[in-house]
Amino acid sequence: MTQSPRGPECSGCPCGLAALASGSSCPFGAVARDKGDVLFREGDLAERVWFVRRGTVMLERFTSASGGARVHAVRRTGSFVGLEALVRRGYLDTARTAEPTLVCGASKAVVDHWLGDRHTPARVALEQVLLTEAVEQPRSGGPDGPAPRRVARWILKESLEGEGLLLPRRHVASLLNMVPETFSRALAQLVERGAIEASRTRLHIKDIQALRAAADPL
Amino acid sequence: MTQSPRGPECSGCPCGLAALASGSSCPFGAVARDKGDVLFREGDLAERVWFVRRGTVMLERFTSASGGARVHAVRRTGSFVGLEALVRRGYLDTARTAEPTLVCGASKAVVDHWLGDRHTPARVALEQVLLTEAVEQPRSGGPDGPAPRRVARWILKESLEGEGLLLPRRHVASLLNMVPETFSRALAQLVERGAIEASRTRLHIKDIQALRAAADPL
DNA sequence: CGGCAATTTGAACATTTTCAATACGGGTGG
DNA sequence: CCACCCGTATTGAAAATGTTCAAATTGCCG
Repeated sequence: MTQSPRGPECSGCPCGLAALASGSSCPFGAVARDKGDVLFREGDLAERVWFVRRGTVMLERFTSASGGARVHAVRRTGSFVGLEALVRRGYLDTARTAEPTLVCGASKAVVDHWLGDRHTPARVALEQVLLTEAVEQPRSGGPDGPAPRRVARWILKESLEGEGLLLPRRHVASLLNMVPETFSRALAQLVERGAIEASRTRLHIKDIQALRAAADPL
Repeated sequence: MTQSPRGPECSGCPCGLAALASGSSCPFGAVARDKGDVLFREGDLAERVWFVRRGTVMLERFTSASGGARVHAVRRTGSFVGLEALVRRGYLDTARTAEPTLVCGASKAVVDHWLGDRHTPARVALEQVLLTEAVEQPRSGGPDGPAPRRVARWILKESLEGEGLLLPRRHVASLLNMVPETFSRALAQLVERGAIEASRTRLHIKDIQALRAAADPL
């Protein structure tokens, strides 16, 4: 936890440069982390934003299936980590260093202030992008459970937000990383279980209990 | 291509609000698009940024495998589309409306000006996030080709950027959506083909030609 | 009402996961 | 410096899952 002075070291960092250009000082304090250290955990109250000064950080997320956490992204030198703190209450991922890494951290409040007026176009755009990212599930593929489960999860998720609108099935299948045939079969299976009703063009949740059961591995 | 006046309609839009708050006017002009219309195509010169005012836009990307384009994300009301224009020369995806959609567009130059000073912290953060997003490959799963191919692509990609550093294999496997066993077998197969050399802890490209061949479906 | 394209279904085939057992490799303590 | 240990990576064989290809069905739209 070594707080480093914001000197010339920051002149190679976009944050430091921005701070310089805007006349403010960089709000981030540098900290050295060992391999395997955890910056924050998925679900924790998002209170701090990090910037990878030099090194590598892995982003892990629990998948309802297969119990364990899966790393779904890595962030290298020059990336922010935990920016979701700006738009969410909790962290989306667990961040763990993959090697000895120098990270700069700052509290949410400080970063908030550093970013300036909340209605600035740049800031609006930033938060918009972060929100979009937050909604996206991490890429889910094979090991995230069999097709019917992924489909069940997708229906659940859709019914919450956007709802109503249904893309052509072919595209939905694509989103879920499967061929249309597999998607079709998965739907058929969910219908069989009584979880949903499905015509060729419409989709309706019949028994949300059953649907949840199909979505969760338990 | 109906240019709508920036009146009360924009009062529900974060862009409009930002413009209002910052005393500027919103640089975006509203356009109605029919279902299936294409906003821009993957690889096209990224000259325009869009905002989804109301509706749905699908983002498709070609996968070297399986020939066709796969939709890998959808953007709904209130999302930017094509923001990569700010940090790249070409579009990353093809954007196609999934229903009749009202989008607001503006040229890169205009947006650039709208976002203000390029060294503003908020803007630095924004571009940083966009860059990170640009590097990430869309989620790749089953239909993107067999495991050895995905592994070959990953090695190719890694050798370009970060290089050197190798996460524990278990994590790499996770990134590629496969169990460690499959990853291991895929590596073994690439070794067999003479594309790479691999000890349990190191990895070395032996024949980049062969590796490329393994990565591409051709 | 007819034609077209998307979806569904079926059966064979390919790939991946699983589970279990083995082989490494690095780190530790002598 | 070497032997021992432990966790990670590899390998094998069987089972589950997904893909492919082809054909039949359905719904939409003109």
